[in-house]
Amino acid sequence: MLQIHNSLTKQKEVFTPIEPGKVKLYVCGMTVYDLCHIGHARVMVVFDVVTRYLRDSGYEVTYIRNITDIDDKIIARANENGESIQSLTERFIDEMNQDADALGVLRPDQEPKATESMAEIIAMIETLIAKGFAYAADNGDVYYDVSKFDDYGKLSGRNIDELRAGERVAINEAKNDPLDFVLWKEAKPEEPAWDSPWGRGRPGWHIECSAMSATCLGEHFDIHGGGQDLQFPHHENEIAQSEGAHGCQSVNYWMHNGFVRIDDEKMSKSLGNFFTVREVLARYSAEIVRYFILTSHYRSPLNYSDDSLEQAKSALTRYYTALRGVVPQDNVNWKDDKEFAPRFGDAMDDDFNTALALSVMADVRQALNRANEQSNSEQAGYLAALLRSFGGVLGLFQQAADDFLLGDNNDDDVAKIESLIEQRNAARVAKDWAMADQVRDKLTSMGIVIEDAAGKTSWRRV
RNA sequence: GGCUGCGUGGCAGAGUGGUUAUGCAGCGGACUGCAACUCCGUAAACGCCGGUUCGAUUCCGACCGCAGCCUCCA
Repeated sequence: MLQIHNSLTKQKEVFTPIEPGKVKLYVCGMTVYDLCHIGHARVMVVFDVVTRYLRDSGYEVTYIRNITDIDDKIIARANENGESIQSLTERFIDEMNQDADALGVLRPDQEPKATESMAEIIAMIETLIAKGFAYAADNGDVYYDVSKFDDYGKLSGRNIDELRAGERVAINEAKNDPLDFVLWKEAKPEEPAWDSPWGRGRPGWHIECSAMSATCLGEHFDIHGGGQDLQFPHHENEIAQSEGAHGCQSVNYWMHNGFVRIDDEKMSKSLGNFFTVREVLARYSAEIVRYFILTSHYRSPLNYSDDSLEQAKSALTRYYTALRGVVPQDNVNWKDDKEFAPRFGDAMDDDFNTALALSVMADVRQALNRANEQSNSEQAGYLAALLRSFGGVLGLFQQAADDFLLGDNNDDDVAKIESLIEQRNAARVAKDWAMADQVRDKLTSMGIVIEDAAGKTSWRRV
C-alpha cells in the first residue's frame, strides 16, 4: 500500500486516488532562461521515478510539467543577450530536453507553457476578481487579496499575522496589504505584453500554474510536486488562487523534494554555487548522476561532491560487471518474485524510498554474482532479468553492460586494446610475467582495467 | 526575530523501542603467476544532557550545532 508524505499535513498518508486507477500529477517545471543545474535534475529524476512507479503499480498516470517561458528574469536575460524572448526560451527548452533525455527522464504527458495559456490565465483572474479574492490596483496591476482567503498559510504552516510581522516583505504602495501578490502585471512600453481587461501586461508567476493545472487536470487533482523552495510562497499562492477560484480543494497530496547542496549549502542560482547538468555530464555518465540522485531519499538534502559521484560510479560499475555476459531471461516481472520483490515494493511504497530500494538491488546483485560463480546460468539469467526489471522502475540498468563498462570507443581504440590484451595473454602462456605485466601497465596508463576470467580476459574503462 | 527540518560508523546513506541496513573505503581469507573481478568472513555509529521504560540511536524535554523558508529560486 503506497504511502506518500503530504506536505500539507506533514505526515505520511495512504495514497488514494480521486478516481480509482488513475493519478493526476502536476509538477512545477523550469523557468527557461538558462541551463538546468543539478537541482533541476533532481526534480526531474525524482518525479520521473514517482511516475514510473505509479505506472508500474498499475495506475494510469497523467503527468504534467509546466514550462515558465515568460517572467522578469527571462526578459532581463533576453535583453542582456540582445536576443528575442522566444529565441531565448526555445533555446533553453531544447537544452532542458537534452538534459532530461540524457538522464533517462521520460517526457511528461504535457508540458504547457505560460505564454500559450493566456486565455485561461486571464479567465481565472477574472473569476478571482468576480468572487472578491482579487482587485485591480491603481497602477494597472491586479493583486490577490490574501486576507480574503481564510486558509492562507495552510501549506507552509504560517499565518498572515506572522508574515506581516516579518521584516522582509517588500513595500508596495499599490497593494492593500504587503502580503498581497500580483496576478497580472502591467507591462512597461518595451516589454512583451498580452491584452487583458486590465490593459496590456503579463501574468504573475503563481497564476500560470493554477490555470494550467486546472486546464490539464481539472480543478481537483491528486498530486502536486516541486522543489522545497516553492512551498512558500509559490505553492501557498497557488492554493489561494485555485481554491479561491474553484471553491474546492485543489490538490490532495503535495510532494516537495529536498535541495541539492554543495558544502552543506543550498545549490542555487542566487548563491552562484551551482553545477549545470551539462558540466556534470561531461565528467560522469548520465546513469551515474541518476544513480547518485536516487541514493538518497527525495525529501532529504543531497550533498553534491566528487566523492559521492565516484561512489555512485563504483557502485554502478559493480552492477554492470555482474550483468556482463549474462543472458537475461525473458518475461521476468519483478512483481512475481518472492524473495526480493516484497522488500523492494515495501521500500517504494514507503514514500518512494529509493535509497532502501537500492539496498535490495545490491542484494540481488550479490545473489547474481553468486550464481555466476557457481555457473548456475538459469539462476543468473533470472536474477539479471530481475535486476533489470527493478531497474526499470528507477530508470537504471537499462543499457547493455558493455556500453556502460567500455564507454565511448572508436574502432581504432578497441583494436589497439584488444591487440595489447592478446600480446599479454601470449606472454602469460609463455609464462613471461615481466612482459605480461608490462603490457598491463600500458593498458592501465590508457585507463583500461583488465579482468582475467577463466579462459577470457575482459576489459573496462576506469 | 518567526516558522520548518535535520544531526547515524572513515565517507555516503536507510531504518528501528530489545536481533545484519546497504554502498564506497579498510582489515583477514579464498580465487589469481601477480593483480583486477568475484565470493566468504570481519571491525566500526547513532550530537550533548536529563526523563519515560525491564531496555532507547529509535519516544518526551532542555541544550548545542547545521540547513531551509519568511525576497526570485527546483
